[in-house]
Amino acid sequence: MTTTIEDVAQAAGVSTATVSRALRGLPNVAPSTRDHVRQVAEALNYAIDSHASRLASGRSTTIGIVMPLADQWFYNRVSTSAEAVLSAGGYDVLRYSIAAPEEQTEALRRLISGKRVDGVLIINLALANADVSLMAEGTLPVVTIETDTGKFPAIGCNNVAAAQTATRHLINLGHRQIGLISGLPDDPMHFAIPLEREQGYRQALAEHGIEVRPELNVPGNFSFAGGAEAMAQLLSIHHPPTGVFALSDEMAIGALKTIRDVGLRVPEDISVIGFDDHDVAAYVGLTTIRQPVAGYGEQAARLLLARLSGEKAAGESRIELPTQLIVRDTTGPCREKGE
Amino acid sequence: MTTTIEDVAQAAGVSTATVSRALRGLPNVAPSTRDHVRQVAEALNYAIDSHASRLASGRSTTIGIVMPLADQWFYNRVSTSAEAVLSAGGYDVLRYSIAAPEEQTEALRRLISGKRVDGVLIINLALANADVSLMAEGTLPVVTIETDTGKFPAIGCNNVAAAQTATRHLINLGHRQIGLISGLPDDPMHFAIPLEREQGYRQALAEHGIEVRPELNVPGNFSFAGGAEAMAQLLSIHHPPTGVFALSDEMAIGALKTIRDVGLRVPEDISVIGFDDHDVAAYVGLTTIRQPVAGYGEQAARLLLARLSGEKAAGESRIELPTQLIVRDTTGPCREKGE
DNA sequence: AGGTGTAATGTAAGCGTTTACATATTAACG
DNA sequence: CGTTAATATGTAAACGCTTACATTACACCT
Repeated sequence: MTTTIEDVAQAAGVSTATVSRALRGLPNVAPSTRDHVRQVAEALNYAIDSHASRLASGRSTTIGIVMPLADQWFYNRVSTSAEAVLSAGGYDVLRYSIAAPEEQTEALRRLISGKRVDGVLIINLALANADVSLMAEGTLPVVTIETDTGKFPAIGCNNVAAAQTATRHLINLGHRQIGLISGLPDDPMHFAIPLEREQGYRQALAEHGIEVRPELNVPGNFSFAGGAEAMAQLLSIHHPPTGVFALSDEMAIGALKTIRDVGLRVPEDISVIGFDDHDVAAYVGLTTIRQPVAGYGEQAARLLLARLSGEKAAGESRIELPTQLIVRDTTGPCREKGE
Repeated sequence: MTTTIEDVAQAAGVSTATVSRALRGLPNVAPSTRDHVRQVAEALNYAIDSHASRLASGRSTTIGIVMPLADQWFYNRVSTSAEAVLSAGGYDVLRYSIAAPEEQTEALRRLISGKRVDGVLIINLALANADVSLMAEGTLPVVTIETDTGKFPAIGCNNVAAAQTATRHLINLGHRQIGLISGLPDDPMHFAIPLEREQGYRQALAEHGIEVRPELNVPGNFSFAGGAEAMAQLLSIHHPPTGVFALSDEMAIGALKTIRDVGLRVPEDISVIGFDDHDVAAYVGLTTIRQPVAGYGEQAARLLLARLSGEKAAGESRIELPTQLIVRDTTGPCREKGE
């Protein structure tokens, strides 16, 4: 026996229309009426049935966030910061963590065709054409983070340039044998970021005329363990690298452990640079490329909010936020004599 | 111009009732009809309007997770693991991150009285009596994690005993001056966990007849920075501790940095033990108390799912999952001669 | 005083499903 | 072959809101 707007209307001695208006603070309600209705509603512990409301009004004040499995620091940080601003803007958020490409299409379908939400935020997903056109055909606002579609506003950083900066840092320190701990090539989610950063790595090598040794590029899972394993492999090759660029701080920290476990010192024997500026990075002294992770979420959320409040789509197809090299203790001059 | 069930019905040449039944796989639909309807729906790119469905059926296949601000590792890990099993069970999840006690009541209200969800998962919140009775008066299934209400099933660990184990570990290594990096006493969210762990710490000291020095108990924010600051304070007191128990791994890692920054060694000069077994703990060699963080989320979610599928509430008022002392490299024998 | 504009409220028609109930169809049986 | 019981489908009434439109009540002009 839950309370309906009808109950409140009766108790307050007004019509349901007035209750609806009073509760939502619409104009053309006498202040005295509004206050009275609100008091009655409060006393009855009434809350608007969001589903009925959405059905009648077409608005659900809910936005959907679709992203890869959220147990990585990066994704959680991005989505959490987005959630915070969306929540402050009066929206609820429905989070879909995607573990496989099929789930992705399914989730999008439910969100969009199912009219579950008023807007969608996509974080780092490789969207199939079908997915994109599904979203593009409606009027539903969509904003993406690190996801290029050519159709929706995208927030991110310049991964190529940032990776180039990271690699150059190592080169400038005299390193010539530079290992790369990259993403898994056969990842079913087809993430674009690892590829972009790999490209930056190669460009930096190329501009300094450094030969690319394929065995120096070892794939890893984007996790502490992934980095540790990849590093073990790098250590096992013939001419191991004197500097290593890991595509995430988690991987870099994993690599650090492997290096130290075999008795090598950082940065004296091997330099390591990561990517992200993970919360913990400063505490383990990790040199890294900082990207404004929370900023992605906040900006994207604000953009979405603007769209939802009727702002016309401007031409900002892609917003690139700045990255920054943060030098700490895990990189240093190359001690090895040039060949 | 979105597709409705009516459109599908017409296109398939059946009634909306049949479409509804066919799409949901209900019995009493001829297999041929079912297949046909499904094909038509697929072709029309039709998806059930979840809000209309909820309004008519009373079920929303959505569950709400209410928890403190999600940018801490622990909360994200718990909620993410819960989300994974809920999602696999066919439920969507609405996440509410609470930053202040007022938001908490507000969120609960919206969720419960607003009939937004079919069930609620509460993570580590101090519930006011009003909150509890709001939830208790309905029939909505509620499961809690590290939140004691006496009304709903609760998942967690024995924080007192676990903290006792941590402290004893230090004591067994010969430490007598044991610092505690605890929670902020004036936290508006009134978290219970820090208090419980503090109690374990005190009990361990007491059972060994060790005097409690109040200046050895310094509050900190549950973060890397919070631990670092608290440690600085511990280092500044007259007789600094030779062993430190930080109530979270993040704080412990922050403490580690402060210790090393002043030129002290771990564990030779100071031992540090944390709590959680954070992902990164193994990679920085942190001794800690492991708690099954993902397990909390999974168990709670499963319990909720069971309730939702009509299982009667059993008597499991509180389920305590085991914790475990994980000794790594940050704790060692006390070098200081006894007084 | 009659007319007009504005503010406050009420009436009732949807919104897109689900589902109890009614009906039509088919199979099974004596 | 008539009767009965399933089985398959249709009809239409909710579900609890929002909102276009209608109505009422005033205050302000002229």
